[in-house]
Amino acid sequence: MQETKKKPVEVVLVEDYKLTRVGLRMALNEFDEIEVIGEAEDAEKGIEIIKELKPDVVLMDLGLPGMSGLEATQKLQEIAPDSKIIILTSHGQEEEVLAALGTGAKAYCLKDISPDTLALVVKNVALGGCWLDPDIANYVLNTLPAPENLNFLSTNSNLQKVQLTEREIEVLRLLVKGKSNTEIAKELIVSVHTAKAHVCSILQKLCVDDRVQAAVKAVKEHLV
Amino acid sequence: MQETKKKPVEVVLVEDYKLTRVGLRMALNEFDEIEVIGEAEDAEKGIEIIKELKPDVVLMDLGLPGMSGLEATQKLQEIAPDSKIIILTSHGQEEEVLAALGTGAKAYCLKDISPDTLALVVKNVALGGCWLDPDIANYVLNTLPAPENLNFLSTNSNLQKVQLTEREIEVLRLLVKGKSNTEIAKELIVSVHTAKAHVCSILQKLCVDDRVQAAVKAVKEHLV
DNA sequence: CAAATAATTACCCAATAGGGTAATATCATT
DNA sequence: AATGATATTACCCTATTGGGTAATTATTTG
Repeated sequence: MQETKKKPVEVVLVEDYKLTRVGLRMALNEFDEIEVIGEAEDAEKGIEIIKELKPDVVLMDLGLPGMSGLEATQKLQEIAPDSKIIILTSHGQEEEVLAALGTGAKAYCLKDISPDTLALVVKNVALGGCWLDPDIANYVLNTLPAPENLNFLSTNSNLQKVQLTEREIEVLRLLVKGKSNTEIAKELIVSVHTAKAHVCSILQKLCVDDRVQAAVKAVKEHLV
Repeated sequence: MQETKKKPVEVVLVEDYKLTRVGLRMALNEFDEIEVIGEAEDAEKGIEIIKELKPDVVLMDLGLPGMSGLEATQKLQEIAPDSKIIILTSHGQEEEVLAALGTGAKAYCLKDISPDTLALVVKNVALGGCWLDPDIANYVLNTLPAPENLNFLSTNSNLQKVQLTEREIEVLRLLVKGKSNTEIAKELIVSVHTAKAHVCSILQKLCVDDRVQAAVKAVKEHLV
């Protein structure tokens, strides 16, 4: 079994550090089913050779000089829509992940990935799938649908979500905008005391010490 | 290379059709790195044996009699959070896909998947990743980000719009953590006056009115 | 050398934040 | 009728914030 006589998955590397590039090529070429057919040290050259070689898969570094890997990814959607793009980066900044996937990347790997795993990802993506690094998979999946939208299975077991009341969420939304308690009160047509009370309970429920932490938490965890 | 001496990935199958179950087991056991250690024909029994066996991966059918695979998936998040769940179904209904991924599933496969690919998915998911069937990957990815992330792209490529000094970034980092000026001063071993001065110039450079807005902007634009 | 930039310190002042406690009013559930 | 959760208001108090202006050092740049 698993005797794959198919032609190998053709890969192009776009990565500025020569050392990393060599490492990637050698690691991937260990696998019979994968063949690195081209390399580029920046996005412009990457786009050129991808346009020419039409690889099955592109390994794209995000931290490129000049045009970023994200921009290149976006451009490649039009130029070479059949080439699947795997983002390779050293850090998993949340918004960057979403931006990359939103622009058409099929996978997002951190650079400390093992060669074996990377090979799996390359083969997977070549088949049309999508792969997310363990460290960021949870985040992306969490941005999808909250259990509350799924009324057809609302057996309700959301224990990790902080339970803010409707009003508190309203207040939190304004707080994130940088409004003071006075402004919040004015906007909600209540007294300052009320606004303060809401903010206080928000701080307690979010287990934070001040409104800055509350705002940061709200943004990071998409509570608003 | 790729001589993996690691212990095999342990898999439990939850699938009502005996024929499919047998097929899955035989297909997966072809691979040395995968071992099917348990099977169940409905969700209740599935939960039982998963609680007991603590498999690395669960292959969960959605169309089960009684408790649905979705409900079971949700319950398993609490009972066996370390067991990664792969949804296996014959149709890719959009809402169902999102619901499954939202309740904690790590992968979503259609039943016409090839054994080779399924094996790849099982191994990938065991590593903590996420996998989506080609037919639905696009849909899920499309629900993610949208136009608003594109300005993040452009701001990123056109250099840093905001030019903060090294010191200011240090201060901003602490500010985002919710530190007060006093705490920031203490941490940086400077006077409170200095910390205040830095915060003030940060507010001006970021064009915001208060530290909450500064923190939110810093998080959203990855200035820290 | 001179100019610009960055980091540092200092003072004043009005406004705000956050903690504590507690009294109402409303509403749905029991 | 009673319970509990939520929203609302109020008061006290101290610490903190943000704005303004301005002086002193380094370090870098022209």
